[in-house]
Amino acid sequence: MRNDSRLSRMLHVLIHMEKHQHSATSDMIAKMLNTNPVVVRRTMAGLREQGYVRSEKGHGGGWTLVRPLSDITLLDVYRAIGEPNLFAIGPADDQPQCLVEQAVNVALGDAMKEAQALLLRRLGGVTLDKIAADFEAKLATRPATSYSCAS
Amino acid sequence: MRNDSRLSRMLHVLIHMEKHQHSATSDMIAKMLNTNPVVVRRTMAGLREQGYVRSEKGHGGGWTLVRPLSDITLLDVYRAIGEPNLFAIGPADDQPQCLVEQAVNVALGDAMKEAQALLLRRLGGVTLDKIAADFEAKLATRPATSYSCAS
DNA sequence: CATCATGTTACTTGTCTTGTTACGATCCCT
DNA sequence: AGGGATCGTAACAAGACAAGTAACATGATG
Repeated sequence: MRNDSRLSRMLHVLIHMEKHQHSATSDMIAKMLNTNPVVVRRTMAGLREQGYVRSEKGHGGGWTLVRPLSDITLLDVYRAIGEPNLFAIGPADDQPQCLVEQAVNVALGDAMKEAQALLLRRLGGVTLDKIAADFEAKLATRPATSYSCAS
Repeated sequence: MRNDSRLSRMLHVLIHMEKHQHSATSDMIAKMLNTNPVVVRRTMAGLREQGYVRSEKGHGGGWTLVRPLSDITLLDVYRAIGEPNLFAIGPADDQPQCLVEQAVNVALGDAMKEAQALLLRRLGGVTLDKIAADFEAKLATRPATSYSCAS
């Protein structure tokens, strides 16, 4: 399986949305992500439910950012898209009553829990405006042409 | 996608192999893992190539443990099975030239690299005899019947 | 030589993200 | 009121990958 890119995509979108300020349609966002408007609506639904963005139907509708990037952490976005499985590996469930399998799964699970806690802690410690600032910093060191997929 | 359970399964097998000492056929191991002998051979191939187990064909053949459990870490086994992807999430690759996407992927990648480093460090710090000891400890607190899938 | 067991390839299955099509609902504009 | 823009949602196909399965070759033992 290829990696689930929804978290990365949503972060990408949210930062671009702040740059525009006016609403963006699913079609525009889809072009930005090199994908399909339905995929955009599907994934952004969670962000809407959590109150990070708002969607409006009809003429002139589209998606708008509701909260400032400084109020949104990577962890918030991860949760909003449904907290997909972080790990591609996991415990076996072949002989649940076997004490050896249990001991293996405990050892493996402990290590994974620690790694997951660290990852979530890191995601929770970074707000989107931090990433936007990184972007601005890199932009300053470059020619201003074709810096962004949405510009 | 369900989680990749090959690491857990191989740990399970190696510990059981030490308890038997005589060689185990792929069929026996398959029953132990509630799976199929071909899957066993496929997954154990990496362990053989790395010299942790040996396989012998023909009458009386099967798999035998070559090195003591105290010489094998969880990380060794992880590497032997081909270092499968640890994470189910990952960076997007939709607009590689977009500096925003790049900045997002850097932030995400940094957090994931840290979590991966921690996880691998933990796996490298645990040897299989430690898990076997955990198993023995738990066994001592239980009635001796049906403690193990291979007994 | 017959049997047992591994080695290997090819094909199928299950699951999950992603992509796509279709259709309904809502809102703006003329 | 009508028409087009836009989201919401359901249904389904595609692609990837672990896992399961079948078939057959290879090698070792007795």
